[in-house]
Amino acid sequence: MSDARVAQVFGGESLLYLTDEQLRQGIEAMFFAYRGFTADPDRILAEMAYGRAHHRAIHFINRAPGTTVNNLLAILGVTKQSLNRVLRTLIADGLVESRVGQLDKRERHLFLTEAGRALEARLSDAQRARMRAAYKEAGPEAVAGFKQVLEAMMDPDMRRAYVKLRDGGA
Amino acid sequence: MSDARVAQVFGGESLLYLTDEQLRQGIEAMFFAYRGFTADPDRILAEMAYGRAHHRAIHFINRAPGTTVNNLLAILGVTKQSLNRVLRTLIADGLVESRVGQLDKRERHLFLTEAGRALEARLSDAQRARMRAAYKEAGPEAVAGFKQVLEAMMDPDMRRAYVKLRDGGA
DNA sequence: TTGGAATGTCAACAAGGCTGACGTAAACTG
DNA sequence: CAGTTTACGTCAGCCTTGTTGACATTCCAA
Repeated sequence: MSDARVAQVFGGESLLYLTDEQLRQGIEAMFFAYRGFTADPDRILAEMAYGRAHHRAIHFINRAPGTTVNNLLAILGVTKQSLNRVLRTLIADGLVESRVGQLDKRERHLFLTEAGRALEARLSDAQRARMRAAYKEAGPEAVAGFKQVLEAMMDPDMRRAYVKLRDGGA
Repeated sequence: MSDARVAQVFGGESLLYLTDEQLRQGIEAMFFAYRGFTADPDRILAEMAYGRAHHRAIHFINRAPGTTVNNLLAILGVTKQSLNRVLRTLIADGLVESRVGQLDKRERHLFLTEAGRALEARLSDAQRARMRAAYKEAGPEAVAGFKQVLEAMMDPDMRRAYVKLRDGGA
């Protein structure tokens, strides 16, 4: 599999961008960038007794208010026990509200409270500020490519969830 | 900060790609894509008693053979205690070799053994296969943009480390 | 020779994943 | 209506991987 030998021209199209070296660069870029991506919210969360798991829950509840626990489970890709631990503290702290379903009373629908929305905004602002700076520096064409590659990298299930949120969203 | 109002034209240049909605999409794309990014190696690592931390150590030791512990510490962004726990098991299992420095005998230089290189290749092949598929699907221009945005997202220190690895590499 | 740097190690702790088991209420199904 | 399935919550225990703090060793350098 180790090949700069792939660095050839096939049917008139250069495949130089598919060399192992280029792929490795992408892998390391993902690693370092993800650290930056989470750094700002992490700092804010550290002030409180919260972690990344709380951030993720808050993000997606804000994104799809009224979502059910099962729904959130699928999107976050964790077990209900893991999620429950996080939700319990968020509900206890008055950031999230859990309402029994009207149609199906087994379901719990999740909403952010006023305080929850405030924290969400704070975390979100910090993360967006970094994204905005990166977007600005790279320019619109780069941003389009950025999203294309990321989308192609997702597992099919997650890709469907992502597209649904993106297109069905707000 | 919440504004689709930024969606305007400034000096003839569209800033539509900087709306909060676009930024949020990027944030969610990073989240979902990172899950895919780590999924394949995670499966392999789960077979053994290893985790992501082991993978990261193995990756960067392979990438810069003979690197010192301090060096690795800085790149990985963890404490020496955390790294040491991981290194200890890798050395005990015969995947990593630690050699006392010649110039500075306080330093330990880290190398992969034959077995270490074998595991590295296995993990790396899995991760590259996904990257390669994503690159292929998105095309070369998209890949260029992908890297630009990721690089702009890094903390300055990490960006320097990334560029150094990229340019000084192999 | 002494101070500081690099490394290693022990202990304790926390977050946040996981599995397994169990309980309850509601909804569905034959 | 009886039985099964679904959605959710919770308890208990385990693992990885991060953290601090304390302390020993080794060795370079002033």
